[in-house]
Amino acid sequence: MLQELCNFLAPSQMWSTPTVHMPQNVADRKDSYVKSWRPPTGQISSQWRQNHQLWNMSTIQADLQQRLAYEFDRPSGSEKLPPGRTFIHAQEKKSDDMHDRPTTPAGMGQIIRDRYANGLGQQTSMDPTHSSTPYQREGPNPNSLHDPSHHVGESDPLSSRKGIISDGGSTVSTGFKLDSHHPSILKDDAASTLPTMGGYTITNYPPVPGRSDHLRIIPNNPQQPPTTVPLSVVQKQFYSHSVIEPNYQAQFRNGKPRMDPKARSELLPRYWPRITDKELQHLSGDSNSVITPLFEKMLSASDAGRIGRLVLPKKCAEAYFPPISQPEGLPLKVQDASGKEWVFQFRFWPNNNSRMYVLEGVTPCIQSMHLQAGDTVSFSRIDPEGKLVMGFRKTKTQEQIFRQEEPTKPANAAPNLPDVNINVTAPDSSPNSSLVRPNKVNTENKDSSPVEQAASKIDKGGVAQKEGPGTVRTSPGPVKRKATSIGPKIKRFRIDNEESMELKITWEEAQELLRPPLKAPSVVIVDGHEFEEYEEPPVLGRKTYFVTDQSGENHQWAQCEDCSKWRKLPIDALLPSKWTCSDNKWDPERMTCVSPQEASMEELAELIPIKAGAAKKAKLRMDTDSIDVSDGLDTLANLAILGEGESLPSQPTTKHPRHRPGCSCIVCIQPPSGKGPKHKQTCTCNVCMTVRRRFRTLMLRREKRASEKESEEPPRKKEQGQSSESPQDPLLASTSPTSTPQKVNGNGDDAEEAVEHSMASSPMKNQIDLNIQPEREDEQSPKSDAVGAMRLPRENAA
DNA sequence: TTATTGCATGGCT
DNA sequence: AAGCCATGCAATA
Repeated sequence: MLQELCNFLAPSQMWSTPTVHMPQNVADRKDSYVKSWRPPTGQISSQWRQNHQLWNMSTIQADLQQRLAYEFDRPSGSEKLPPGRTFIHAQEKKSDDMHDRPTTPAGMGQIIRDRYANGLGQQTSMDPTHSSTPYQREGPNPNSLHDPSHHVGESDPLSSRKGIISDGGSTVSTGFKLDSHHPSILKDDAASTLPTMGGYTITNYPPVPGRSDHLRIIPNNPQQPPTTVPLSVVQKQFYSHSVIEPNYQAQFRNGKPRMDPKARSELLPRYWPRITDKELQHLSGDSNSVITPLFEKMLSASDAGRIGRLVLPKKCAEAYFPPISQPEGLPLKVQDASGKEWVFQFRFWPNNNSRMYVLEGVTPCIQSMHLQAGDTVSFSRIDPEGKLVMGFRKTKTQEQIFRQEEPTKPANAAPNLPDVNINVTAPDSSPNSSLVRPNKVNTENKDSSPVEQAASKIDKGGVAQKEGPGTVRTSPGPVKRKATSIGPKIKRFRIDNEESMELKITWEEAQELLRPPLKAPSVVIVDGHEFEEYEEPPVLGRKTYFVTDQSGENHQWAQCEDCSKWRKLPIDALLPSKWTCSDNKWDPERMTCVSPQEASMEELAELIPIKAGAAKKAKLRMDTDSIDVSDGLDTLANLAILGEGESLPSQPTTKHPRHRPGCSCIVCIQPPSGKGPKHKQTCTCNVCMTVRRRFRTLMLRREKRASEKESEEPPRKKEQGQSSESPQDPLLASTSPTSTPQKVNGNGDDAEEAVEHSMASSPMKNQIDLNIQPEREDEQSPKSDAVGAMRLPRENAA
């Protein structure tokens, strides 16, 4: 294959195409070139057509290798790149001024070829689907040289596998967000183009002992020692990308890579075209033409304004529009989806030492499409004609964002097309957009989420566009300059919000909670690539601690959800989020909660990050039939309320064994002096709500266990239950019998109602007091934080 | 005066 | 920190 690749990329072949545009400065570009210029049909494409399969495979290999190589390339990585490696990473190699390097379409193609021609198989993309081919309409096309087998997810045996980790989630169709970030189930032994790299298996199943923030890199060559790579590094490759651009999955909804490879590698993600098959079909009509989406741009206020100038992203212009050397540029014909042809002046302004590209005369087009700021226009290329075709997508109104339950509908075509509603589609049509869906309708910006605010801006901006000729302002008079910038605001808000939703837990934190699905993976070997194929997405698992004992044996410790006893498990044990002693199939002697713990808490405290003091307390709790409400999901919930920027610290606080620095629970956030702001009983802040929620959970579990015990054992001293188990101590006010768990139905809602009722109906009694002093609380209650968070006001007054 | 044009500025990535 | 790009604005028509 390597040989084939080399042949394929033989310079003589590569440079023989007459249309090759030699590297040159922009200033040297001749506008006369434009006369014969056609949008880059891609010199690569023609070769690709002959070698698409090879190309595709090579690209996948290169992609996988590059990911690894990238890790190793970085100083933070624990491995260094083998000698001789000279990777060029698209993101690393910050795209310098395009003037100084091949900027023409052919030139860019050359860049890519160059990267392949060096024998390293390096492409700038990180995505296997980077090997995209121009979109081709559905249907038989005997003349087509496009083998559909290269279509990722369609018949590509590699990418059609569910659960295979793939950049951008392009091959992950589970809809489970985290899976596409999860690098742990990817195997790569593709070394044909990079022999020095060898093959590696990336895994964190099980996590690296003691290094939960690392991934294991296992060379497929058993003679090479495994090593680890910081997750934070991997995260950059697998996580951030997917988070920031989850929408890109939409590009592959039907398993087709459609955008031009250059777009992915050279353009900022916000310019990546998002276009569906249907839209493309509309654009291409009934011909056998091949459409390659090139880029898209969300219209700014300026773009959509009456000035009629559409600022083009520099790289897009230089990559896909004819090269121009004079500021005046040249007229450019662009066809819209209805077949109407528009002529814009494609030109540039000198700007600093660079250029600013604009399309002039777009007003009629914009108006005919009823576009406003915030809407998106896309540019595609139709081959073999080489025509530029323009699509558009209306942004969502606020109302539509809130009504996102309905599946979004693509639109990138003429408004007269039957299945295109110019008001329907959103910039964010990814399945992940639901993650940012506001859960309440709030028409005021005040207290609304960023997304809501963004939506509001869209709406207002859109209206403002129509308000008066020539004005794009959303408010009269001088406003802060960028305040009228609709487009970027939208993008920023959207991304920020996604991040805020996604990154409330860090990658490392999420990793700790992730377990592979219970169903064992099957190993699939495709063309020498070994993949572990998971049918299901990763699951949130119970947190365990990996330890190496004195004998050097590795194992892990997990805590039973019911009895809180710690159980020793094999190193490869994978626990679900709900795990109890009865699930301890590895140790039949300790398969029940009545079995004693194998090691004392003091011993355990030396092995796993629990404090000895806490260990004692935990032991006490166990003895007194206390409960531990922490599991993976609880942890996740805890993390979720931490807010941005908080990572899960590894060390417990001195106050609460189960709390970590940064914990924002009611106990931890209280200033030591107790002088902090008081929470009212009606407070609905995160902390208060969380406390209530936890309390409900607590009550539920207690109730459950109480009833279980009742059924198991003869009834015993119920009244005495107040000693250690009753929520009256120290949970609730003891003055109301209605607050005891015994009075609460097993139904969770009832439990919560009971709590809330007691809180609401009797402000002075039975209330959950959030205004407590942690130290005192800690002294007085060995219970869990959730328990300890609820106190009597009279105690607080002391 | 108004619209257009070309450039400059500065926020943001 | 460089460079992109949204848009302000002066010059011009």
